[in-house]
Amino acid sequence: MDYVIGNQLQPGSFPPIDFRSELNDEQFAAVTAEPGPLLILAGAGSGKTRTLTYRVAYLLSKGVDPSEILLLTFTNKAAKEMLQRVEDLTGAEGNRFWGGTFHHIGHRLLRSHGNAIDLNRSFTILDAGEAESFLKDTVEELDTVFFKDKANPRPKPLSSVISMARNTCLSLEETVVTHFPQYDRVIPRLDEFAALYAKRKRKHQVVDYDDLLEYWLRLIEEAPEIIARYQNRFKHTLVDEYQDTNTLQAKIVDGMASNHQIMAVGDDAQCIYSWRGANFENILTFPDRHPGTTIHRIETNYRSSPEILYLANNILQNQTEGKGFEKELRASRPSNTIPYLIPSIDTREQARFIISRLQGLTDEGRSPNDIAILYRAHFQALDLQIELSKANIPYRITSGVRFFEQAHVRDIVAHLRFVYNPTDIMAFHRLAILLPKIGDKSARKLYNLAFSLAESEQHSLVDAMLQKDIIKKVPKAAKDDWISLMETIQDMQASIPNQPPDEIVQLAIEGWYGLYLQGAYANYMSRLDDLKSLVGFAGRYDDMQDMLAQIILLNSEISDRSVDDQEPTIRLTTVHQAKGLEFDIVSIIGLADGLFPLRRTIEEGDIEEERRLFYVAVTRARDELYLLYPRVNTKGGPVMSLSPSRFIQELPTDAYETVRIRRSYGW
DNA sequence: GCATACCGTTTTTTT
DNA sequence: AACGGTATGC
Repeated sequence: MDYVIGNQLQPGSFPPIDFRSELNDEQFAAVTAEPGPLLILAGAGSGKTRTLTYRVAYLLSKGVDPSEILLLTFTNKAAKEMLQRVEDLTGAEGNRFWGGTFHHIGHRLLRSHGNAIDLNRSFTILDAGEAESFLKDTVEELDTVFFKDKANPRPKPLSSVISMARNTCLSLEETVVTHFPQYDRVIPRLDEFAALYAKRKRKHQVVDYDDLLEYWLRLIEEAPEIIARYQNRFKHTLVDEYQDTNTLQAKIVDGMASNHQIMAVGDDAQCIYSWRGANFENILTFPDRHPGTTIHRIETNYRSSPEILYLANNILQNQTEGKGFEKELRASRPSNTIPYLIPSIDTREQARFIISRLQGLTDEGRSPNDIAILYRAHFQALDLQIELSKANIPYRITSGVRFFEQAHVRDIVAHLRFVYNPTDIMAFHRLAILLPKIGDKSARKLYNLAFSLAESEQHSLVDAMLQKDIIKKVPKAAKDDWISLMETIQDMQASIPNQPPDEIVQLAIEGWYGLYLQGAYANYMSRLDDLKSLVGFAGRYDDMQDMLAQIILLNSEISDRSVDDQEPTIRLTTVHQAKGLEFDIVSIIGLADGLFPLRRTIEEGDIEEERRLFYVAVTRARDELYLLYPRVNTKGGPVMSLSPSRFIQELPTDAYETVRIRRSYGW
């Protein structure tokens, strides 16, 4: 073994792990594999996370130091779960690893080394919506009438095109031709738009999500002396959900792990992020890019009943041929009930069936914690939420209004961003339009005026905002508010050197915004409570920039104020967010053609990813699986009748049993 | 020219 | 429910 020797774990601090007895043969082989490029093909429910976490534990037991391990995941949830499990297993605290999403790690590197590629250290991060309107402003700067022409893409699709190009490392032209042929008429304009977009971001010292990856790659390519330090340091790179990496991320992984000590774990059948540029070719060609790759297959399924696996395997049988690695999940658990297909009249009856079944399950002694309801898109949860609330059933939903996306929370975040980076025009804009008689246009005008005044008179931007010449231009109705807001900002800025982040947040709440909040919202008190918990959140950070990045990158935090953490609750979630999770009882709702798969994907002819998504959904279930669909769609426009999802129609009929609701009420 | 009220439309998935 | 577009009023 040529593992590099690091600090041994404290002997006796944690019980030694008996890898042989705690893992099956397949897992054991992967966990204890010799160093070198490793590709782990792990089917759903086969213990993928287990393998990855035991691998980390194994490395530590061989004397590898936590600081020598880089662990990349795709979502925040996965990162959190992984680090927690490593800690539970070995006692090595999560914060001793470099572990997190690609975007987090990118951010961390850029805060320290961005200056090597001309990125100012005080940059702030735009969220998706802000990036879109920033792009909109950019385009309008070049072409005031571009968006007037209805045939041109709106800012959001335009932003997707540019983002897709960056994530797939294709030219804009290639991207449009292959992914967005409907926009071919704007191809000649795109390079110009993208270039100015990049330039303006730089001017205002803001970055979008893609920048966190792109600048990281630039660091690898243009600052080799810096990256070499990390390449030497990270003896082992582990990548979870490798099938969901896009070209940009794959390049980053390859660039960081120049020693080829990579363990990539994934399952091409679960690639569900191609709309973000994910390319499961990455996993298929991994062995080509890393000569000497050892492939391990882990296919024994410990999660689901044979009946559920039979259905799942049949979903993959219907995949168009020729793609991906062959695979079949092997059941290991005893037989259980067959999956049920439940047609309902409409989404309301669908919701009511769920509720009646829910009561049956709790009567049988199931904890609500073990029950999940999955759907394709957030809006499908709406009826269900209404009915659940009526029935007084608490639920946890990983969607809807997320904590950090609520207006008042974002307003405070805008304060903070503006305080730390006054060039962050989007943050300023958000604050300015809160003032009476200041809208989009006035906000922009005032910003530009202050910006040039600051330049010519050598004031700071915030000081300039309070100069007579600027205040003169503020609409009369907004004048008092303007002054008060800017003074609050100054207070906050002045406190940066000697106050921790939570105190600064507190200043924002006590300042102008506190008064504004009272007037603006009827539920002032509950919103103020949110802001107080934001102060608490800030208390966990020493560095405000870290906290802000965390907030913007971590937008899946659940906001269930109504439910206290202790109470067991069922879970409502999109299939995407359910990936990597498992539940005893899973209901999938809206399984009608046009809803799952979505109409749009049918029209675009890209149905395979929807099928994989269905596969992901089904394989979340351990014991019982309920497949529901409404027979009519009463939402939006004329009532349309729906047929069951083509993914169900394709299945052999012995894979499920159809239940008629009328007979089954009161199960 | 700008703010705002009102109306109809439209929902993918996440960092 | 959130967004975008349009009409109206300042």
